[in-house]
Formats: sequence, C-alpha cells, structure tokens
Amino acid sequence: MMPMTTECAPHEQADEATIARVQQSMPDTHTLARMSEIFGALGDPTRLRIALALCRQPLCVHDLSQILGVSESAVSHQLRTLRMLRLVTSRRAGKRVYYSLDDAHVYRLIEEGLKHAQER
Amino acid sequence: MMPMTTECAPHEQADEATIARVQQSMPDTHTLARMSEIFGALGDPTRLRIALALCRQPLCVHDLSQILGVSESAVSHQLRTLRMLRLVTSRRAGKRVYYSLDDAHVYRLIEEGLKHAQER
DNA sequence: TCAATAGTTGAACAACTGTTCCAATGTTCA
DNA sequence: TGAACATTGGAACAGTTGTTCAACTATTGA
Repeated sequence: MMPMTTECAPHEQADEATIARVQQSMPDTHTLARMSEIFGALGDPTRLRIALALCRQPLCVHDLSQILGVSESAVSHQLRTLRMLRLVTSRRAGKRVYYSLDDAHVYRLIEEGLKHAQER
Repeated sequence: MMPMTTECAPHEQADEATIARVQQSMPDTHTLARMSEIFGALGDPTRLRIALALCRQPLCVHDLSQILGVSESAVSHQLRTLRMLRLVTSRRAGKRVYYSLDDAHVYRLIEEGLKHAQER
C-alpha cells in the first residue's frame, strides 16, 4: 500500500512519535529551571569549592575566605547565591555567621559529581 | 602558661588547624576543574534538556532540535560541549549522527539533580 | 559610647557564554 | 555527478556573570 501523496517526508513517520514521547518524559518547566540553577551554581569553581568545604563542616565567611584564598566579599556574594537556591543554610553565632549544606541531597549530588570527575 | 606576646590574635588558634584540615580534604585542582565543568555543562537549560532527552534514548541532532524547539546549529554547538566533556558519545548512521549519554555515571548525576529539584 | 571585627550590599567592569547567521563538510540517492 | 539532507565550524553579537571596591549594617568588648 502506497500513500496518496508522492512527496516523500523529510523524515520517517517514526520520528514524530519519538519526539512526542521524549517531550512528554521531560520534567516540567519549573523543575527544569531549578535543576539547571542547582547545576549552574555548582558549576562555578568558587561556589563548588565552598560547597566542598561545607561537606566537611560548617564554616564562617572568614574561614571560607582563608580556605579558598578569596576575598570575604566574594565569598559572601557566592554564599548569597547558594542560600537563595537553598543549597546552604546559615546561623549566626556572635559576630560570625556559620554556613552549612542545606541537607543530605546536596551532599549526595556533590559526591556523585566527584565520582564522575575522578573516573578515567 | 601565657604566651609572650600580649597582642591577641584576631582569631582563635583552632581556626588555623580547621583551615588546614579542610584545605587538605579538598580534591586536587584537576578534579575540581573537571567537577565544575561537568556541573557547569548541566547548568545551561539547553544542555540539561539535551541530557535529559538522551536519558530516554539516543537521538540525532535533528530530533533534538525538534524536541527542544531550538535550531539545529544551537543543538550541535551544545552537543560539542557535552562531547568534549565526555558526557555524551556520538555514532554516525548514514546522514544522521546519534548521540547518547556516555555512561551510567552521567545518568545517576542527572537523577540526583532531578531528585533534589523536585523536593519541597 | 567608641573602636574593632564580621559580614552584607550595590555599582561597575571585564570576562565569559549561548545563540544566530552563514559557509563548509559529509552522506545518501537518483 | 548533482541535488538534497544532516551536521559542523567560525565569527559576531547580546546577554549573563564573577570579582572588586567602597560603603554600610551588625555584634562584641572596653
């Protein structure tokens, strides 16, 4: 059985179904935006190093500044980003403000990234 | 026993040890760079969507272009980035070039990111 | 209260990045 | 071979982003 039209489609019929199927399997816009924000946040070397340091223990801005060799202002700016994305939490102790990873999820995400980076 | 100097240190003695300990626990420069490159790659919405689509099945540039609603050139450019970071692999089939996730590590990393993004 | 320490904020600037456009390459089929 | 399709490559442009600098708030202790 031949189709009525003689123009051949630029693509096989199967692709349309494939496209629809894959499209439907994609996360919703909000989740997608949040995912890329999280990955993007850890994509900056300074923020990643902050997160890695906080994997060990809670630290204040001054300590992080010393550990990374970056100005306190720069650290504070990056912590703001991480805080807004709920990757870290803060608590004040006198003059100092101590930051920690928000939850175990962040820890596991970093662990997974580390594993991938170390292979090969 | 009191120290000879009367000037008080701007920080407690403990912090220096803390700084050294955390610094030593940090991954080496190369691993760190690779980690941030990987996270950064998934931090771009287009590249993340490409990776998510490839979580389902291998796809060619044309299909990805349709699925994401982005020009083929843009898709190709982003695939180049993902390929250079070894997050995806390609194989030619006739005119088409099919891309897939490089390995299970990438899949798990995306899974972990998705889980984190969906909570709360 | 004042001085010192700790942290935050906003503006500005340079550096980076993603998309577009167009040309070039590679592949198939007639 | 020539035409059409699929992908890649480079240049250029706009938009984003990370750091710096300086000013500002907050806390402690004298």
